[in-house]
Amino acid sequence: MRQSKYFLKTSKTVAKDDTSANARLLEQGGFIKKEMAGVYTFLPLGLRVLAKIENIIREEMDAIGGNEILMPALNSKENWTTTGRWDSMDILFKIKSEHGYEYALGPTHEETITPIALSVIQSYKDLPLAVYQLQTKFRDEARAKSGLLRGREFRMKDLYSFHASNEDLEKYYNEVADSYRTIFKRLGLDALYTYASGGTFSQFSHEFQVELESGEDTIYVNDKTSEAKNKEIFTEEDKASGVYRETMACEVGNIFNLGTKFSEAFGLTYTDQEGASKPVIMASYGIGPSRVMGVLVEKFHDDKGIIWPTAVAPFMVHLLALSGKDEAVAAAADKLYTDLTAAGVEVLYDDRADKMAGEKFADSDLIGIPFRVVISTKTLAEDSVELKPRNIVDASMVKINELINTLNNV
RNA sequence: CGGGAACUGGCCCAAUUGGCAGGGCACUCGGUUUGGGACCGAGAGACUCCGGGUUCGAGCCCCGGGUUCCCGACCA
Repeated sequence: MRQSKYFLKTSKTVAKDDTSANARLLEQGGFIKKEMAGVYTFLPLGLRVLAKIENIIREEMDAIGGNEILMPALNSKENWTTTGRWDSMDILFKIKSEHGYEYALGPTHEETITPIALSVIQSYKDLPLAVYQLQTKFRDEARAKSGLLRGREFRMKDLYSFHASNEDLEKYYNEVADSYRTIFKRLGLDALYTYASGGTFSQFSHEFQVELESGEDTIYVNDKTSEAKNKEIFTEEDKASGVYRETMACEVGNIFNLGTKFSEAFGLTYTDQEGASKPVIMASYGIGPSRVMGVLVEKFHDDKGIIWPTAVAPFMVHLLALSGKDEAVAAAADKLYTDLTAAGVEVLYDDRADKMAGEKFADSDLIGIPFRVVISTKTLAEDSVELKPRNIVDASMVKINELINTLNNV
């Protein structure tokens, strides 16, 4: 992508009262644009990162038999009154149309998927099944805060599984937990498997928490097991045991045993081998890709900008042409961009003719693409470019015809 | 939802006691410049969040509303 034609403009300044690192750096770097408190547009650069995060999640969901679907954000009032959550869920956005109809904006989709499952699940032979979606969710949070960490409109992957027995559910539940471990590892995050209260659904649930100074949750980590307990279930006894370390964290995923709450509410039953009708047992599993994006910035940045993990970086290489009036450099940069792109390398090419070197460097550090490649009169004299990983201070000279090879080996 | 702070050109900020709305960034034109956000000259861009009020005169004071950020509560 040529930067001169990209829908991107970085900013030198950012409002000083917006103190969270992810809000500042993502807005300054042109990844996102705030529409309202807790509501953001994902600009081209930010959308690329979001798509990478979501694709990793998609691959892992597919790998455990998840069927991808897409449910509507606009929900019927009827389904929400069926479960009683029309009145009990205080973060539910409710809409009254000009024609007098009422709707909810989906904050989660048990109310939608369960009636849908009625048409697919009738027999024990239909179970187990799992469906998921990557979708935009709406929650009327009392206080949106910290950029992408707590929004009123945000991205969520929600997976729902359906089972004939608790044993089968437990088996799949653990399979999803393992899948989540893989996902967060691929995303470059250390996520702690955390025991939490089950809220209204069951006695226990599990969260995946990333240690973060700016996180909103207090958790207690057992470093020997690499597991943690949520504040809600942390007891005096746990405290006395001396094995737990208190820390702040941000929840990036959760898994829930729903039991038969929703299947009973909507009459989702199956016929077992003996011909008896039984309620389907369900579980739900969430990950917030947009929040993950915020957490990644909180964890991976320095005073100059973002340092994206390669798996989610918007581009792999930031090619800076410091050509000035040197036509040979401009031509060599163009060719290098074409060659890299043809070789399958994702390149953001700073071909802007009217920008000073310093501004290009500053932008590059801010945007945080993993590898910076600089071509200038100086490097071209040696048929070389300068290669510098974003997270390393020193740069190295690489022959132009060896660059693709070098990049493939890092 | 309680408490605090703020709201001035696209962005970041000034404006003395209530007295001509200004600077920087970005933008346009001309020129210079090209290894860490460069420089010279010229130019364009504003119902100072909205609605009332006080006053000869309001960005500033008063009343009401809105929005944003921060702290807390909340966070199936």
